[in-house]
Amino acid sequence: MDDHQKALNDFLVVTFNEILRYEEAALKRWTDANLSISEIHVIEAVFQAVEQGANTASHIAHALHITLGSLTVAVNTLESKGYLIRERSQEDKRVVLITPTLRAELVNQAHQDFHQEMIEGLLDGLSSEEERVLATSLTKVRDFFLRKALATLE
Amino acid sequence: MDDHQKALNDFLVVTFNEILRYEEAALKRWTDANLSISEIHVIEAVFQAVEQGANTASHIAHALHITLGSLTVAVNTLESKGYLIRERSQEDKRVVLITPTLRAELVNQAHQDFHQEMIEGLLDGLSSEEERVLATSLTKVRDFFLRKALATLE
DNA sequence: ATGATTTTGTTTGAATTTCAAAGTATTGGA
DNA sequence: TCCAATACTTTGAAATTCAAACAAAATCAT
Repeated sequence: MDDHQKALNDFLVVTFNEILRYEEAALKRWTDANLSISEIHVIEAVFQAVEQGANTASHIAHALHITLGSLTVAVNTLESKGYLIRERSQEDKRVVLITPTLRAELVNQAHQDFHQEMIEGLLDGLSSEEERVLATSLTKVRDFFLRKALATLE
Repeated sequence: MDDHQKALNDFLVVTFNEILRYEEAALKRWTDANLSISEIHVIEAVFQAVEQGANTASHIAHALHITLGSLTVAVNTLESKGYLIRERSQEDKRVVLITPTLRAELVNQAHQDFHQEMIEGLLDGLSSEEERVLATSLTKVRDFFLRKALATLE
């Protein structure tokens, strides 16, 4: 491995986990302490699903890469905690539509604000040229993994 | 958010998890199906600890960001599965030294090979100049988060 | 020296997350 | 009409993790 490879590998191995841990800790501080990270992820996914006009249980479970059964369990508690609402679809009574409450809105907003701040602080340390190359490179990295993931089926 | 910010945010939110999932799936295929991802992480950490000449339970637990109790539980099963060996230190009989077996060596090698392949395939898509800037930028990103993590105590 | 404290690790009971399998209800096609 | 597929829920079990209580060894203070 040459130096560039080492830098990249170190990033993938070490920094990856650091960032995830940092984000989780920050989320815990900035949002309701009543929620675990997994629960915050579920709430986020519900918002994204609503934006896409596809806030069914199946769709959200698929987006989260968890089974429908797992989502049902998660939504049970999030509903009882007052973050989500379940309602049957009128067109197809098998379908359950999941909607965030106002309380969930606050959590989601805090998360978005956090991300905004994190990214600004992060790009602050880079020159304009570095910023440009980083953005395009990461896009390529993303595409590389998307192809890999597709090749591995799913 | 401008385009660069969007690209970076998208990477952190979406691609991050894609990569982790891909890596986990690949590890599952390439190594013993007898091991979970957490267990593979423990084995990796033991190897790194041995390299640093500090393969005590405390050190390994700290590196993994789990409690000593959690590590004890994990090592119990990994010892019974034949991947790790426990032995008391002679100098300080409170200390437990954890060592990988030959079987663990195979798992670790597979993981390293996987990383090597991943990084080569990844850098393949980038020009030499992009490669250089990406490496230095990611190092800056790493330092940014290390400072953040430090600021948040720990 | 010796008694108190710290360090190192283990055990145990509980919480969280997740899944597979079995079950219910609804839909849509043959 | 009836049967297969779809959408979801329930349930029991496994994995991961932690906090708290414990034990043993080392070190510190007097």
